[in-house]
Amino acid sequence: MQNNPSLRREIPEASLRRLPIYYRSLQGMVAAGASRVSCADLARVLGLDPTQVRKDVEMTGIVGKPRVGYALDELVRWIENFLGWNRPKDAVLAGAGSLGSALLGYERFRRHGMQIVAAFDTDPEKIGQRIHGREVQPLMFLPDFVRQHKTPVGVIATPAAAAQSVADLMVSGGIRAIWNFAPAHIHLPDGFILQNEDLYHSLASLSFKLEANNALRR
Amino acid sequence: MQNNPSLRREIPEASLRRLPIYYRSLQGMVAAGASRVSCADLARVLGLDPTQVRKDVEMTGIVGKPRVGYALDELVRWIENFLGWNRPKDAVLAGAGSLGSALLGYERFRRHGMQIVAAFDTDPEKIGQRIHGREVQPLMFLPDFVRQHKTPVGVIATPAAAAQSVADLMVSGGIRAIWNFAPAHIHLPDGFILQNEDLYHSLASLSFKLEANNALRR
DNA sequence: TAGATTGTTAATCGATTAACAATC
DNA sequence: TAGATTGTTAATCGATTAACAATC
Repeated sequence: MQNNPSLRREIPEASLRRLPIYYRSLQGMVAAGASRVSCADLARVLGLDPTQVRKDVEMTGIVGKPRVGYALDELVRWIENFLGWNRPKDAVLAGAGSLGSALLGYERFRRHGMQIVAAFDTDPEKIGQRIHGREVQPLMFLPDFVRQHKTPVGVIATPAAAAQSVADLMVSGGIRAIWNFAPAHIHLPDGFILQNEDLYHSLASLSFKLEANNALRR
Repeated sequence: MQNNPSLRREIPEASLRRLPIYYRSLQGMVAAGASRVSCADLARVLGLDPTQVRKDVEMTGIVGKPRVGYALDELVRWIENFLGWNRPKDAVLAGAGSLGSALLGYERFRRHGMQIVAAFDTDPEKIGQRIHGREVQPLMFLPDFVRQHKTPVGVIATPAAAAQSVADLMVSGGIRAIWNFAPAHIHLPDGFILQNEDLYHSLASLSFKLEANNALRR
């Protein structure tokens, strides 16, 4: 598994986002006692195009056997290794509101490449509270914490108005990737990784499709 | 604004997801006292390609003035109307855990095309509780509720294991669109709208990019 | 008028899908 | 061996980007 080919080639975002779907389905097959799987199997179960599944699977670098497929447990491990899910990165959370608290409770993040090790907020009511085992610290402590612990990931779950300044704070501490749940457009310097999780983007798509659907019914 | 052209043409998902970005930026400009805007302005502020912004804006059906641009308040209203954000749809929520509760608290959904009018759960501890003004009802009541109120949208914030059966329940009641926050692959009959909000998809992308980033630094 | 911006048509780019050879 | 499946190369499709004409 050395010499990961993925790091050289260009990997489509859409493919990356499909891997967890395969991963979950494969785990279900493992639980069901299967030991081998083909891309055709996966595609059938998930209702996807077999060629697309094969392309996605190949990008992990795994080599299969014609006529046989892949060893199930091996494919699971190749996906984990490809995505880095077996090497969890530390993350800090900014914003300990209802969404932030929910994120702090997601222990399964750890098995998917990320663990939130500290939480920060500006609200005096929240500072000092323990949420899912982590004490909320003053936001101003965030850059030092990140610097000392070399934390690579920052999660933003603050109100939109605070998002950019919090991102700047994270960058100043040396964070390398930001997972942004605030409904705000954030600018980062070149080379930083930004993943937006903006619910209003989805709401736009959902709402529009409902309208179109309504129009069809008239 | 009658005769919405969007309902005839094919609208790219990516364009739909960019409109909220413009929308927010435009509202900021309104607040700053501006009255006109060009696509070039928007593109500059957001760091996007001007041609792309123009294409996206045009798809709302608004007609601009060469050399002038668009009236700011008019463009805002065209986007709202195009997305249906000025005609909020009712939604029911299944799963009143930490994430579900957070979603119940998002009052701004209403101005973005959706309002959650009822919450359902199977946990006896939760049933009867009021969360952000809505009483949690037994999940088994969901289909009747949806049928009686002709609720078009279902939001799933249950554990993954329950997601498919909850979706089936929603469909049986006559729901037309599902917004799925559970980390599970859901199958719906043809013609139903499905919007997945799977955090593990994002985590795959984020984690992979960090790995690639690590590799570059070595 | 001059020139910036819209609106539209064409070119490019990348992802998806199809075709087919290799192989166990 | 026969045939299913992988691995790879080519074709298609759609979105993004570029070019340019229309217009206020």
